[in-house]
Amino acid sequence: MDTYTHVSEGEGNQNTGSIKNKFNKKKKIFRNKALVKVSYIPEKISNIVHRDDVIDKLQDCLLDVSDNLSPNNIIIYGKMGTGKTVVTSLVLKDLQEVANENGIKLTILNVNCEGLSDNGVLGMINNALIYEIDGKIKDTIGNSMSRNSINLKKYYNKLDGLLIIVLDEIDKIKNPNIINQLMRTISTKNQQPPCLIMITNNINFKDYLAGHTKSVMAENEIQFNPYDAEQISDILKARAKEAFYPNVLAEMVIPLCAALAAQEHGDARKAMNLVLKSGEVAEIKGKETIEEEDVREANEIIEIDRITEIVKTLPTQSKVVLYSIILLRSKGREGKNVTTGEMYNVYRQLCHHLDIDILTQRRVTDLVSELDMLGLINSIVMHKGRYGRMKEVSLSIPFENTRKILLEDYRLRSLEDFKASVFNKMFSEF
DNA sequence: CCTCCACCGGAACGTGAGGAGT
DNA sequence: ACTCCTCACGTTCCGGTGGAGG
Repeated sequence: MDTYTHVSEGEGNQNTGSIKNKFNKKKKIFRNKALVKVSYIPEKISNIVHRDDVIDKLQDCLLDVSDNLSPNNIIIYGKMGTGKTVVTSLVLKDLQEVANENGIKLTILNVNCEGLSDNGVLGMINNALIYEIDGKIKDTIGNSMSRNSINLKKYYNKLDGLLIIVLDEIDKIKNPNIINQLMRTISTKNQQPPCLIMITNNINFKDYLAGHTKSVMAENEIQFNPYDAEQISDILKARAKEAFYPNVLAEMVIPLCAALAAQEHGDARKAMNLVLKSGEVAEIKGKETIEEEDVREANEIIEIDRITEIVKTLPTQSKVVLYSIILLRSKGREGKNVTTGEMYNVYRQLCHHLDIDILTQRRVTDLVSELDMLGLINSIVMHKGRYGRMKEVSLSIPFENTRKILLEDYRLRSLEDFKASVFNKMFSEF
């Protein structure tokens, strides 16, 4: 496969390799690349398409601010790439402006909960609050829970006016009870409680809240539905108009990107990334237009990147399990299905070779299930009558690529010489 | 029709790491 | 420094499972 080298042949003119040549060619595709980057946030809410209903609803939920009242808490649901974060931040930006114009004091804090501990969330809110009040930047969140709580109370009392706290990816925190704690900590008799806007892609998030936490929160709920292919098409068109030079995109590029992204629950971010990558593929080839083949190639690159990331971050044991499947599917055994029994035997040999713990078969079946869920392998339960019940596994990702990625792990590197001859000898011993 | 293979997968339990509270 | 608690990761135990072969 040739997915990593996009240098097309047959254009070997005398200028190949000259940076000037590359520079000039490069300019022909993107007019403003930033617009199709995933991180791009439009300036105005009016730039957002197909989200009128939720924008409307969110605005309504926040209207209490006009009466100088703290709005009720809000939970925003929606899968990845449905525009939750962007819509929220733009609506709040507008709200802040309107509040300023009307002399209403309003503070908005943004905290992304991903990767934070429960206490970390409190700490981040704390720091954001301190920054708003004193303008001091604190880069540590390492206070104890109790100290964070005390500080939070202290600074919230100092705060003049309304407070809205946006908790993005709130499902990532381990203990949802923290929300209750936050409300308890921060609410005082002579002050209005803050408004929490909780953003999550987990539809069951509310169920995780304990009963009393749930009752504390008289919340509004807003659901962001996935985009369909047509809507993604519109979003892409709007951005592509500015992002690319005229006539760069072949007619079917956008519908194809939209269709590919819509297959996976209407993720607009994925679609945007695909357009970007397609442009880059065409750019590297030195082309002036983006065509279907570039999109397909870009899609493949994205997929390989995704798989690489997953495989790289697998625990060692899972890597060894995966490697034993690869071994069993390699030389001399093409077409033969791998059964869990065989696989477990090879796995044990590999562990022995690597000098690492050998897990029980029970545990390994769980690892196999996990690999299946990650989409790295396919497994089907087979009933072979007298010959028992077992799973047949096969790799659902590129063979050689995966092997290379696995061997990059220093703990598995010594498997490199564990090839056919050794393997065949070993296998004949079973 | 019954047996029995060779593993599946649920349940309960053990263990060590790490964080919170004192 | 200490206890307590939670959680991830593993193990042990054991009741299934569907069809080939007797």
